[in-house]
Amino acid sequence: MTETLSRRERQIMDVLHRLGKASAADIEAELPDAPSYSAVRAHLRTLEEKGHLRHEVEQLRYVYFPTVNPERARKSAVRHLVDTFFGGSPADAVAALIDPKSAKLKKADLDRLAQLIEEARR
Amino acid sequence: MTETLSRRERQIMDVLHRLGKASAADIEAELPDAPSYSAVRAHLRTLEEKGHLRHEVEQLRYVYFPTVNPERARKSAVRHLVDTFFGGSPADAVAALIDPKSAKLKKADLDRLAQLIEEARR
DNA sequence: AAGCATCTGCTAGTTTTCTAGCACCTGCTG
DNA sequence: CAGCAGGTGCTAGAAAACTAGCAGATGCTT
Repeated sequence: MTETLSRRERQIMDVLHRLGKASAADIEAELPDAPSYSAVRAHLRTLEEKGHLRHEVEQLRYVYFPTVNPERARKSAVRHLVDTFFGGSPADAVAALIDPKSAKLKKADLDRLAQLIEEARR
Repeated sequence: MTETLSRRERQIMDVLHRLGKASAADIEAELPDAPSYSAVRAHLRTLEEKGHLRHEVEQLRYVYFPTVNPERARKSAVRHLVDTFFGGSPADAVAALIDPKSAKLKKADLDRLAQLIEEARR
């Protein structure tokens, strides 16, 4: 599996991670600066060749989804973000996420998080 | 400022965000699959042209750093991650970060976070 | 069956990214 | 001062990414 993705390929994989699975048309619709349908299909094919995604036939069309375990991909992305922007400190990242100035967390969310932290303390 | 970065350019910007500032040699050393020094310099020049970074002369060499406010860049990266991998829910992202199975947060960290959440509740 | 809509495989061409290496400059050292 | 070490600007070429559009298949409608 080739490690490095091009800009477009990265975008496509992001969409796929967001949606879970999607057809070529779905992906085209989600892409930031929409390229041609044809181009999207070509990228999907090379991504499949590289092993980043695969497809199944679903009602006559191809539906694509990432090969890697979603949780695994998530972890890797999180780690990269934490390393790049938070000096490797997950705690700092959390602090930024719950900062009332940026994200508005609902009371229910805060309750839940408080409880999770409580559990982690043991 | 051109929005889309190439793979290498993205890598370089990531290194720069991580280090704060760096010389061309520093960056080359940090880059995953080290390209030539010359190539790195060329990328730095185009990135500067595009407005993503600038340089100052420091003891005879160029030292580069991102133009955008670090905090701003961080926020944008966090939002993107949350959108792609956590369905737009910061709370879910936090939950993943404090999950004892992945990150090992120190007691002091947990205390601090508990307090932040407490404050956010009001 | 013929026409239409929608999908896929593929190929060829353009554009962008990526790279190496040359020419030049500056400070340092023998 | 001659030579070296380490820095920069620049250019041309290779490599990769990106794209358009054709040909063929399939199902649906008239």
